[in-house]
Amino acid sequence: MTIKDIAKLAGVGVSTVSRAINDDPGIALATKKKVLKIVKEYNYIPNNSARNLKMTESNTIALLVRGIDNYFFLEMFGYIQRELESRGYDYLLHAVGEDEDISSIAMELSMEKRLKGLIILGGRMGSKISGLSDLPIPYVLCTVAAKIGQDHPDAATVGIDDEKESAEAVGYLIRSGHKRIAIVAGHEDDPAVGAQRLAGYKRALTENGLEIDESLIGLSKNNIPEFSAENGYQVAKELIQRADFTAIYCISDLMAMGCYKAIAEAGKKIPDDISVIGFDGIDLGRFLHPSLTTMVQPREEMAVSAVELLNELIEENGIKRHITYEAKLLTRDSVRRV
Amino acid sequence: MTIKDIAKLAGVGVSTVSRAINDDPGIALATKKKVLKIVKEYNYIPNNSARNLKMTESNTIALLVRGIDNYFFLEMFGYIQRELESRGYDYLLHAVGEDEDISSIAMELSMEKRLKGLIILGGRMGSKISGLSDLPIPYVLCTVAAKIGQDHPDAATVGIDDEKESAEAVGYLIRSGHKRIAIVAGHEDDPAVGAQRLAGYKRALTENGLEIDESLIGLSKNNIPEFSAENGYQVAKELIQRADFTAIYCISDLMAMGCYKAIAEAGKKIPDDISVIGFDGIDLGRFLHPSLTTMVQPREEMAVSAVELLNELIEENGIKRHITYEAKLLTRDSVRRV
DNA sequence: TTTGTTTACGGAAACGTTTCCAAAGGCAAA
DNA sequence: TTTGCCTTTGGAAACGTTTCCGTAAACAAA
Repeated sequence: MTIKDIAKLAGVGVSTVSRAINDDPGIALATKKKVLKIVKEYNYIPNNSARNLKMTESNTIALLVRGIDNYFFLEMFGYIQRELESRGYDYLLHAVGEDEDISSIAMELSMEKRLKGLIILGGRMGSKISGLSDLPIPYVLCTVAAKIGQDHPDAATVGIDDEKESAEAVGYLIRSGHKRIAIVAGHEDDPAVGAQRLAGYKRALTENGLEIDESLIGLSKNNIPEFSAENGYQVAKELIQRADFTAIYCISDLMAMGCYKAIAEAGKKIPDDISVIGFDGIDLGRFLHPSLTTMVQPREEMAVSAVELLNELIEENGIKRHITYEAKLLTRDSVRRV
Repeated sequence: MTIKDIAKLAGVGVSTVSRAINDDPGIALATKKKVLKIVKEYNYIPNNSARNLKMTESNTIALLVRGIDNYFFLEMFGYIQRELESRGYDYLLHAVGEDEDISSIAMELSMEKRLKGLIILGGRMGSKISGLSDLPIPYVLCTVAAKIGQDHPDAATVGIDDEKESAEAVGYLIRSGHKRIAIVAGHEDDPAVGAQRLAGYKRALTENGLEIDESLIGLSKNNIPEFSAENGYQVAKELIQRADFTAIYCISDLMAMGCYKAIAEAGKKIPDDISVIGFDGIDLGRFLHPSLTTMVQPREEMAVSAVELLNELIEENGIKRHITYEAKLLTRDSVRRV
């Protein structure tokens, strides 16, 4: 069933059918109705490939996600998807492996599928961002450390200031009276989000006259997904063995979840023995016990903005903006005053 | 940069370039090398739309997921993705909303994108399956209750016997000495997985001479995603208020997570006061405290089989098979002997 | 040398759309 | 009635591939 068949059935030319389908203004209402009736009757659906081919570009936005196993991105994906749909874009989700090169994948996809735009989701790509500037289509970096965004003016970005918000989290711990504060940090070689959050931790300590004790810094295992519960568990376990502290800051909520387990296994209690603060604000945090205090990233706002920025780039060929949102401290039950 | 440009640059015809790219046997090795060198040099990537158009069908498999917010499906997605890639398929993930009709979405997608096949992931679609048999392309139902699969011989299916495995879970509780066992069940009108698991619960009770007490059956709220933590929390809370029991069976691990919270808030302890058993076996269960005893579905095996079945259907136009895996009881720390 | 067979290659048609262009018809103004 | 404009329509080209078909070249057999 092609457009030709419909044209024949409706007794009109193919161009008329095309016009009817695409809400072209230059068609008489009566003709349009007649055609659409046939279309409906025969369940005709235009071939996307032919359409894309002719239009020389598709209507597709690709979503590149590194670390789809992270609940945070999953939630982001939900919002972005909704937003993309409401603007009439097609979309495609592509999960990027931990060790794959994001810019070459982006390049390949964009040529192969003649994408209209690209949203890149996920941290862990600081230095590798540069390759992206060769991309022939607009793209926006979402959830990438604000600092990094500013260093790359040729990319539109939306995210938070990871260092600042990280310092905020640790600041809250300090204001609550904690002096020995451990951190479950990211991979050692992570040039982006993880590093920023670690920097924020250090800054908060020094600004508050506390010393930085290397034994309190737990770097993630390189062979385990960076922000995962498993990683949080492993790192926290080591930390508990080798150091004393009254509070621990996890750079992701999932890590905090693993941390909970490590603490329980060590026979300690949250928050009585150890206070825990997380980062991200995923829904699951509510259901931990005690419920997790965390810095929540405005997921929905970021998602909306990401699509908006991309849309600007596509429609108006606008300038590349950088939007930085604030995270918000959500105090629940996992931190205690000392 | 099109195939014509490459042909000109390489001093050959377009068909030769096409042959070189597609590993066609009818081309001299030297020519092939020469062409591929140019291809590489100019970073040429064939236009997917043109290719699909000409081939009259794409190489794309669509993954339809209902309930992508469920961690279980996310993990399945990971495995399926890997499997699809290794067989050289393109794939596309489409999240289906709670209230959308899966068969009309499937139909639309399959026409629009000229899909090669379809994998449908997720429960909650018992009765609505029938519309699918009109699909012009092969598809497999994954993670759909085995009973339902058998009722629909025109669909290939892979899953577990939800009723049986559910009875297994409850049986374990009974063997551990529990007599008053509550259930956090699915939506009342759920015709598929949820209903099967509830049926298994009832069967286990009666087979073991226990009475079915309606006050111990907690149906999910219809306005909350069926298998979510939030739902588990709400339902368990009500259950605790209105009835006495020593064990509770949650038809998903995420629900069990919500259940943990409700129990803690009620001032009770797991497993001392209430034992909890979940279903699915998602990774996160390990990190709950106490770690969650659950029935684990063989996610990886199911994913591999799903792709395999689909591949059979596509390649060999084979018959529609039904594969039923066994779930495995994973005993951890959330159930106590009484 | 001639003939036949095989191998390698180029040209062109076709896939199903969208869109440009030309033309036909209707209608208002003259 | 004639002229001209505007609306509506149909035909055909073009998008970038794959593949069929024909042919040239190379080689083997006679």
